[in-house]
Amino acid sequence: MGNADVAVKFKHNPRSKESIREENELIILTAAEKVFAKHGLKGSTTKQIADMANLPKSNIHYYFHTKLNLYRCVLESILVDWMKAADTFNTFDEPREAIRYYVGAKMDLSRTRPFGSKVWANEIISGAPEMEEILSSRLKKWVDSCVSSINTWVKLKKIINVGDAHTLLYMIWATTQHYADFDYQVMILNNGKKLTDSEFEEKKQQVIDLVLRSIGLNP
Amino acid sequence: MGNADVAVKFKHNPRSKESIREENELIILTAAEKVFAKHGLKGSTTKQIADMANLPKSNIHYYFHTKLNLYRCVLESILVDWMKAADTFNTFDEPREAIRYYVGAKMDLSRTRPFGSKVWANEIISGAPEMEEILSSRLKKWVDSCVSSINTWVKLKKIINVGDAHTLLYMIWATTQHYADFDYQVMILNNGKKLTDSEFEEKKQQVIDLVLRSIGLNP
DNA sequence: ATATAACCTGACCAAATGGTCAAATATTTT
DNA sequence: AAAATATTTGACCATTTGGTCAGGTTATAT
Repeated sequence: MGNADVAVKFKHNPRSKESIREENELIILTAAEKVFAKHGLKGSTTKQIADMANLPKSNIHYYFHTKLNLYRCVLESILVDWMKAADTFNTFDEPREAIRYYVGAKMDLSRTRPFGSKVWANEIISGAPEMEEILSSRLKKWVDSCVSSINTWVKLKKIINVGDAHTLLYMIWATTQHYADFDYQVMILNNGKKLTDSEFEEKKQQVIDLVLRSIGLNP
Repeated sequence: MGNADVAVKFKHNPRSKESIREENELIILTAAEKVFAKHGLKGSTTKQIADMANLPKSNIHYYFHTKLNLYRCVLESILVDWMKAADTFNTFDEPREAIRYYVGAKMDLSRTRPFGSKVWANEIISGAPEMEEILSSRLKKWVDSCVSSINTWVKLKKIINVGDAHTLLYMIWATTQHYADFDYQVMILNNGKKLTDSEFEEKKQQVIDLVLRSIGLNP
């Protein structure tokens, strides 16, 4: 154990500047995601975020300057996860497997990161003022490739002709995200109790089966 | 033409107090629904609502006293429409017809009253602070009866066993409301153009077909 | 016609909000 | 150890906010 380590352990328990920044940014982003999910961009206050993060308000501004910038950072960080799930769509050639994994991945994301989904939902509902270019570039491109996969499946008679492939995609998005965005309603209609992990796995399987049957595949 | 009519036409064009109140309340409710849809309860300001209604801010307070009260009135007025659509679910014994009409009605509502759907979505996303009792009483009751209809169909082998009937219901809600709540995203992915009426009718039919097939019915 | 009740609205206010800043503290570099 | 750099935070400020209110106008009842 070198001198540096001794210093770390006994002097003033100093953390490196780098790790301080990293850690605080993560704390703030996590807190902001929760607050923005609940109140949207305009409805959230920096004070709320600061309290959620257990930091003084000035600290939020020190790391992210403005509320809008913090909001954009939250959106960006969510998009990373979403795109990862999106990738699973093209890792399988057979529609049954592709759909099964994609729907499963989206359901898992609704379970593990519900606040992110809610922030996204809020943003789209309010007209996507901060995401216009992301939607019409990155998302549009991905959707186009997705639509062409589905159309190929239809042409090869692997699935039933669904008309516009977007309709199927929207059904998948809407249904899976419902478990994040409307989790409160889901809870109330589940006799006031949050879904347990095993209950959720059950619903996930049911959603997958519904989707598969909707395109003429026997699960 | 009697004296009264002459007065109406030439004197000071006096409207009755009653009709004034009725008309202004409607104007304000309509404006508020739009603003709340876009910014949520906390994010909306009475000034915005006043501007949207083309009335001075004090007028909003004169008719509805507080922002929260106005918000509750908007929610209530939305619920009336929603429950009307909900009724269609039990007007048919056969699942094919019941589902067809219910999904159709929900799609129509997403088209004709998208702002209402968004206000509802915002409210649930933010934890339904103003709707807790509505959800757990009125909505819960309706859902329960709906679930039992579906279970009966399953027992009678009229539809496939979907496991938990809630899952099917959520798929219907989520998919139909997607066209209201996420209309902006739908527009962007439709090459930046709003869906025309005939395009929308097409999507409606596709959604109905997807749902019917998902429960094992040939559309 | 006159009194009463309802409608209307500009001016105002206390509280909350996003953001700034200077001074204090902690770490890193020289 | 001293200088330089980064973090921390309470105090502060201009603006915005929900809401009030007095005084005016318009419709209705007597």
